[in-house]
Amino acid sequence: MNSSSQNPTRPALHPDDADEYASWFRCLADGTRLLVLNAVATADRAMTVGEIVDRVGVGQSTVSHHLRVLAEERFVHMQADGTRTLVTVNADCLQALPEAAARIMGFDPA
Amino acid sequence: MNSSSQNPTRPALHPDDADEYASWFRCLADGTRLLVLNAVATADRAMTVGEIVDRVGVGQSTVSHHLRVLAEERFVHMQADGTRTLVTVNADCLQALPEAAARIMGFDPA
DNA sequence: TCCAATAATCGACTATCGTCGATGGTCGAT
DNA sequence: ATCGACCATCGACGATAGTCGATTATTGGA
Repeated sequence: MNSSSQNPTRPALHPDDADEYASWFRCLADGTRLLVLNAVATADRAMTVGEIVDRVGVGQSTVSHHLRVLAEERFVHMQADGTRTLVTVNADCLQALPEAAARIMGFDPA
Repeated sequence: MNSSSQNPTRPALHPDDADEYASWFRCLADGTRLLVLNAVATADRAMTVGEIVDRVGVGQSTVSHHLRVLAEERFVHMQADGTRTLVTVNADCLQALPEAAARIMGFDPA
C-alpha cells in the first residue's frame, strides 16, 4: 500500500535544484539591489557605477557590492571602459523566472 | 540639458515597491523552504506538518518556521484539523512572479 | 481523567547579509 | 611623472535568518 501523498504527475524538486533556485531568488531578495537592477534595466544606454550611485542614493561601495552579486548570477553584465565600468542588463535572466516557478509547483518544463 | 540615461518609456521602480517585491522574493530565497513549498505543491491532497517533516528531512520546528513564512506571504494556506494542521498550496501567488519581473525590467503592466 | 499525538513557540547558537568608511589600484590627462 | 577620477576591495559593525533541541499548548481517544 502507498500512503504517500505525492502526485506522480508532478515531479519533486531535487535538493540541488532547490538550492540553485534559492540562490537565484536570493539575488532579488533585497530592495536596494532591485533598485540597482531597475536603474540599469530602465536606462536607454549602459550606465556607469557612479550614475547608479547618484540614482539609487546609497554609498559607492554598496552599489559595487550589489553589482557584483547581480553579475555573479548574470542579471547584469559589467565591462571595463577606461576608469569606468559600463553596466548593462541581461534581459534573458528574468525571463527564466516563470520556468523556475513552474518547476517549484511541480509542472514539468515542456 | 538632460544627461539622464533613463528611458521615458520604462518607468522606474518606487522604493516601496522594491521592498515589497524583495520581501516576496526573500520568501523563495532558501532551499529548504522551496522544498517545503514543492512538497505541498506536488501533493495530490492536503499535507500535515509531520508528513512534510518526513519528506524534507529537517526538524519539526524548522518546518513549522518555514510554513509560517510561506503562509505570511500567502504561498500556502494552513487550516487546523484537530491536533493536525492541513497545508495546501496557493497556486495564484507564483503566477504573479512574471509580472513582478516585468516591473523590475521597467515594462509597464498592461 | 489521563495519556498520546501533533504542532507551535521559545531560547540559543551560528552563519550570512547589507551598509558604511577607508584604503588601494587602475586608467587617462596634464 | 604626477594628479585626479573612478571603481574594487577590505574591515568592521549591526541586523537578520536558518537550524536545532526543549518546552508548552491543544486536541482526541482510552
